[in-house]
Amino acid sequence: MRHPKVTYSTEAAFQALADPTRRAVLDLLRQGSQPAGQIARAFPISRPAISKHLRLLRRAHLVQERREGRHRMYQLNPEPLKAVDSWLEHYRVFWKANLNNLKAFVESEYAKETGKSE
Amino acid sequence: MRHPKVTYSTEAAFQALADPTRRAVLDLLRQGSQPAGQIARAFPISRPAISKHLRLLRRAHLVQERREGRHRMYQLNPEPLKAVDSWLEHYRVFWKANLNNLKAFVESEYAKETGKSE
DNA sequence: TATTTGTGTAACGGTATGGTTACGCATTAT
DNA sequence: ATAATGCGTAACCATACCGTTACACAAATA
Repeated sequence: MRHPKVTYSTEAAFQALADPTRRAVLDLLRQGSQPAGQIARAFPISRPAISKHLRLLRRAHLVQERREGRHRMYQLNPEPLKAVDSWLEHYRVFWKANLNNLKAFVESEYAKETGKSE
Repeated sequence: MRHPKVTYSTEAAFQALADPTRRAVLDLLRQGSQPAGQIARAFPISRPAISKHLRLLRRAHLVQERREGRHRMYQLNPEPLKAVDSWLEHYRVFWKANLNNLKAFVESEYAKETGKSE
């Protein structure tokens, strides 16, 4: 198949996103691919520490690595985030519900103030 | 203020979502508030284990607890998920980009097959 | 009052995280 | 050939996580 449908583990994605440094790495890669060293230089922690974060991100398929000379270019792969997004989808309705509740509350308060029964 | 704008730690939310059991607890609470014991009975692990997951969820403000007789009712609070959602927002554009690339690819393949130059 | 029920916490153990320094190994530059 | 650069991995450490069993304690029930 030319366009195989790949499903990534939601588990690995959520787990990878748990660490703020890893999220920051992803945020960085939104601006474009970068070699590992350059990524590391953007953070106050050691290069091996970043290397390990990159390994986790690779494991979660959130980044793709390709060798380019003596560099390892890292590229963002947003695909697994879709799973996260669709998990969240179920909750969006609640935000709307809360907004509706707030609206109802405000309106009932208003009704009180103006003395209207309903 | 009657409706203070509360900002929760994105950090705690992402961290809480890292565990599949905790996500499942949230999924369960979408159906309505439940006492701790009933939540625990829905899982194959011990009650204290669930109790600790609930503590983490509380810490992340993803659930609210209120005492009701000898029960502790847990209610979903989707609020902190907004932060997760807005982090994700930055990545949605990439999915669309990928879809566009796919579309462009398919169209160019089609063009080849039909011999059309564009 | 004595007991059962519902729930959190303490203490403990195994494993994963997240960081560090030391090292190994390609690849490029001298 | 030798040195420098870029990067992953190994070994190690401290701390957090996730589970367990034992316990404490308030609220409902007998």
